[in-house]
Amino acid sequence: MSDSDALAEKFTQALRDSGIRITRQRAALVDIIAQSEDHPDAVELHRRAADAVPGISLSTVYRTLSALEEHGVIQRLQFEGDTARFEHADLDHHDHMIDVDSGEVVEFQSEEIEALQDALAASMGYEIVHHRMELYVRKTRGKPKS
Amino acid sequence: MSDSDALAEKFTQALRDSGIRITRQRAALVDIIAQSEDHPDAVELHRRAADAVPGISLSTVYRTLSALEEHGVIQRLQFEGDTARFEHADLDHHDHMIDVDSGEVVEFQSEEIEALQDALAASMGYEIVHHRMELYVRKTRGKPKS
DNA sequence: GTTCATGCAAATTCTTTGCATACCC
DNA sequence: GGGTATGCAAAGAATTTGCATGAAC
Repeated sequence: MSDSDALAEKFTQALRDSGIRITRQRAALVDIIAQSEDHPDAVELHRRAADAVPGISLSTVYRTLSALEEHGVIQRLQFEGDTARFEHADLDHHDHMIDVDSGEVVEFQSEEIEALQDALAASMGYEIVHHRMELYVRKTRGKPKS
Repeated sequence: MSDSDALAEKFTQALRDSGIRITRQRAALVDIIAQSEDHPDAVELHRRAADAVPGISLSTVYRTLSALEEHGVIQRLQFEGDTARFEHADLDHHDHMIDVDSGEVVEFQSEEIEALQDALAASMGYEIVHHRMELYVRKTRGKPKS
């Protein structure tokens, strides 16, 4: 519990520092997002937020999500043929693997791949601002190939 | 010219084989897509198609694009905060680099990265169905760092 | 007390769909 | 000729926005 509390506290501080007001709605959303281990969309966040702040409107959720994204608190995800999903911006960058059968989302990271991306961009005269990598996968049948 | 003509022919054949009718609208769109070196969206394709088939409707463009995607003729791209864009499905898979300043899209490929992706997925018990990798980049200022 | 954020409803944007007519095979 | 594709207009889904009221600092 205190893990996500600390995260929420950190996010709140960042928002406060940037001068934006911490309303009940925003505080609730920050808490929910800090606690979330999944990748909810705006409607789902609205549903969850309504427990803490009955009557919160979906517009507020959308507006808050945009604000949180701008301030680096959350990451907006856009998987194929799906609505926008969100996750908190944690310390370590990671990418996503989506099981096309179950819809399950698995996070992963690969420093080797990131290094290659950087090298590749550099070789073409660019530097990477950010990137997106999604692997649409399926569980391997039987045992891993011998 | 004959290069994209050959491609268009190949696509048309694939469609014919799968039993879907080749109407004037579809033929025009296949031609346009085979010739396109950029990444147009549905509205832009509609504009281009209207030269060959005046009166073609945007719905038909959308419907045709879905059909072409289903039959493996085109690839649907979804860059950040942008509408869907399309490119023809060529032999060689590639990914995209988007210049965040100019909006320019550059294609690239990296067999090393793909190999790492495969290995990574396999190590987690998955096989890759397809993937998406987008690098949002900015031109390196001055000379490459010494 | 000001100013900024909220809620509501309406507007926007992109895309899909129902239906009568037209066209491909 | 038969059945699928088209055009039109309307519907849909996700997200954004204008405005009057309410809440944070």
